[in-house]
Amino acid sequence: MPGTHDLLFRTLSDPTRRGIFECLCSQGEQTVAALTAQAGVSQPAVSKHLAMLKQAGLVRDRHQGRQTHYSAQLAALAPLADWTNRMAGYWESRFDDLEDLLKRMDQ
Amino acid sequence: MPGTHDLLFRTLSDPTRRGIFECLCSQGEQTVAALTAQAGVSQPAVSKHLAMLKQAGLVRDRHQGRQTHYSAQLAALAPLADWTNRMAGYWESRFDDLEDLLKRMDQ
DNA sequence: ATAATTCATAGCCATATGGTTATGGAATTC
DNA sequence: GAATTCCATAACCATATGGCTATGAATTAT
Repeated sequence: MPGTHDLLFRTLSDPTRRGIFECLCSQGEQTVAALTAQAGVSQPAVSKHLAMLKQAGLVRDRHQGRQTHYSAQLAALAPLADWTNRMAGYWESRFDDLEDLLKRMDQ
Repeated sequence: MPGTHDLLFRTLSDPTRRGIFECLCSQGEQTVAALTAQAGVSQPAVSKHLAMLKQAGLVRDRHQGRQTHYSAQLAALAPLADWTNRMAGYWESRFDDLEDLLKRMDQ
């Protein structure tokens, strides 16, 4: 699915949103209030970012009483790593082609 | 620099722009006309995307006569890989902490 | 019961974004 | 040198985006 990459890159492109995700990665599960305290924007803004992160599969939510706990879903980053590797792979393969070409020319 | 990540994610978040970059990665150096043929948008749009990719360090341009050749700068993806690894690192370190905690509890 | 807390949604607004057409400058070609 | 090609920039437009305040639903505390 190419749409997966779109959603991932798009979701991580906003600094505030990425900050929230980093916060969840580095400090583990957090409530909305705790995240809001560090985000530097209003609570509704944080909730919207969390909704987007959730839609991208980057976070999971767990409801407990009147508070919602969010946690990072690291596995969702896999397509990003795959994409990077694919770009690097293209590079190498073109390099191999060049090498191959040079070999042929050498004969 | 945290701004580096911002620029990178932001630049790669647009599908058309990412498509152009992928094109350069997979097929090597290309002229603006060649890229425009595959991009599905107008030539000025392609030029604008290329300017942004260049500003993010993701591409290099080489002027030859009246045409400009662009090529991917794979090294610019390094911060992206670093960021991903850092997120994974947080995960592992929290896991280690948990492991450590369990060990202590076990005693 | 009533009040207070926690979060999500709704509605609004300013700005950013990506696209288009029009234009112009520089380099080839005729 | 006139015409053409290649690309970048300018000007403009519709929409998307991220922020805010206001509000409401659900839960907990008084």
